[in-house]
Amino acid sequence: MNTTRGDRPPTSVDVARAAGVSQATVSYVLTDNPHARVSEETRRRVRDAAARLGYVPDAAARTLRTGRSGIVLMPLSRARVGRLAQQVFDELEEEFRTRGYTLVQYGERTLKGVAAARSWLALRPSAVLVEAARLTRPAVDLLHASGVRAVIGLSDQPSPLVPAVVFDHRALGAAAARHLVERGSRRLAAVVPREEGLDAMGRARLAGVREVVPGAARIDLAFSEEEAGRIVRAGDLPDGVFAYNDEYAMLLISALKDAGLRVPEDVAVVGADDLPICTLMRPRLTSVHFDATASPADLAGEIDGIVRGERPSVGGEVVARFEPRLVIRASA
Amino acid sequence: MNTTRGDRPPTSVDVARAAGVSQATVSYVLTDNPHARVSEETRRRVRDAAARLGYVPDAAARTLRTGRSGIVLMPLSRARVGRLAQQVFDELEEEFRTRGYTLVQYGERTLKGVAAARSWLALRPSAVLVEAARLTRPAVDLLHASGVRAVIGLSDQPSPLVPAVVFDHRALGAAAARHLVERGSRRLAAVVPREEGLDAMGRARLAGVREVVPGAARIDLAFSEEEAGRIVRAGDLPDGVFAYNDEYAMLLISALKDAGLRVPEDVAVVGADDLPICTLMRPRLTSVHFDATASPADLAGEIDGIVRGERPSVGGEVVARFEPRLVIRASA
DNA sequence: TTGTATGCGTTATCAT
DNA sequence: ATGATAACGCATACAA
Repeated sequence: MNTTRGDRPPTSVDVARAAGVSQATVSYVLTDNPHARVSEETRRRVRDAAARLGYVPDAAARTLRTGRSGIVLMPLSRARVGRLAQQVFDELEEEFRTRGYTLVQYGERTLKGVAAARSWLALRPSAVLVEAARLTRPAVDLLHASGVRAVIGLSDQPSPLVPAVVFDHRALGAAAARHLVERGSRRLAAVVPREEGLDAMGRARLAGVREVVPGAARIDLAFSEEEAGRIVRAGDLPDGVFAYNDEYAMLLISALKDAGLRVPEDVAVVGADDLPICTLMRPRLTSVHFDATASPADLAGEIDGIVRGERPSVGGEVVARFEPRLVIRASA
Repeated sequence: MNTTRGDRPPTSVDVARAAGVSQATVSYVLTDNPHARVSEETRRRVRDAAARLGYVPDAAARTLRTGRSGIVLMPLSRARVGRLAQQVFDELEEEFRTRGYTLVQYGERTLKGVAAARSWLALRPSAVLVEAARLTRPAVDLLHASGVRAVIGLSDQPSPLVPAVVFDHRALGAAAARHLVERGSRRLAAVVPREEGLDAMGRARLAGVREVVPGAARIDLAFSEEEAGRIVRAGDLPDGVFAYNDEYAMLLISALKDAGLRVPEDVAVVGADDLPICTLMRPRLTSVHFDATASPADLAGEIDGIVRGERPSVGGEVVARFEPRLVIRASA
């Protein structure tokens, strides 16, 4: 089968030998280098030989040579980003893969700024998608100088440093609050999860609630039945609560019902994320969903464009924005 | 700052210059090569210089040279593996990262056997964790011959080809069925999800149910309220249902309640995965949980051992086993 | 139109 | 105890 040494994967040299051309020609043909002119006949021979041998270019060699790998690095811990991103991630991974990139989730959480950038650079990624808060000007400069073409920030607002994917948590909180007020709630509260990583988003959403109802209370809550029960029994809950997300909503609602309170008559609750469980609860749960202005395919395309140098990478720009959309159900 | 060309990341040559030694010495020191004898004094100078320059070895160059990257490849789509693996993934990712590996989830689903192996080899991974069903003997041989040290199968039973992580879906179904029978159900059914990727696990779990109750019915169900309602209204449900997992259980229960049936009096339901929502439903949901015989840390350690050549990679072996544990709640 | 030659940054062999 | 040096596989400037 393999006409070469040992039994290692075939190299471009093997393909060249099999096709009766030089290694350079193989490289030209398989990378579709527009710079080089190769006859159709030769192209065919090369492609045939490559297919026959099952040739797949060595990613490491290509990276070493070009200074840039096909890796798109997402230094985020999955748990930290919530359900939404979990759904988006799979699609994004597929989009990048079909475009020849490898999306790598890299859960390291402690490093920031230049130190983080250095550790990311070990992989010579083509792009880095990371919380904007972890970036600094020197870090961004270092990344760019080191061959990273696209540095994309994830944030709840545009970033002056890099193009950003914006998750408008404030607007989400505000949308929930507006709905609660419209359906008659007088006093509001917003849940802020105690879980590390979720708390920042919780605070942003609370800020949004307070844009609408300045006096809205803050309920710090860990995801536990016991704590939810304690808070409900303390009895000072207002008549409208934005529960941070659907799971916290379900937690709160079950505690409310256990305490003999009626939902939504005594306390109205709004969740977020619009999980399937919303339609399975009785009454069904109203939820605020994040809608993206750009699909995962668009996002991957945009980043691909930046990497390929077709588009510039501009600070302050918004690559995609996630905006709240209210899904009203409780009344049903 | 950077005493070298342009502004690219410092190389070992830069470190050597800064430390006043040769590049080879840098390599020796930083890889702790036991083969080479370097004085403490020199080691210190090298490490200082490396730290000062923020030197991080280029992964591509190292891979090209050693023939093996630090990548642990998991060619699985996240959606396909269910909640369990989603939880495990984050921990596994962290474990591997602290050991110097990069866990890469690679959602490509179509390729199998040698073709799949070839595409995976582009990254020269140190280890591949993949559904055993996608492996063939030639594929495993090719991977091993190409430098992949650990090929680990994921399966519902030990694999003759490779060491396996076993998810005992049959036992899980059987445990659920046993519980239903014990609490008084006469006739049983098991839900098999229509969703592609979940159906195989569903069938394995159904087989487990039928080990206990041979005549148990099969309910094919997509995750939709409408379809669940239709099935419930058709009225031929038995008095005990294993719902495949907790989310399907919730779907089914809400349809049952809508139809005026009592749970568990008329129809008892058991879920799986033991999600937080189990304790939030009323009545609480009994669920079968997968418990691992080995923690993510153990698993990563085991694979690390194989990669480092300390342990052999043996077909038929079981690296870790996920066994069902019944969490009884409905009676509470 | 195709081939030759070079270097990317690292590891590891072999001299010194 | 340390330094020169040769690959690893690929992409590309340049020669033919």
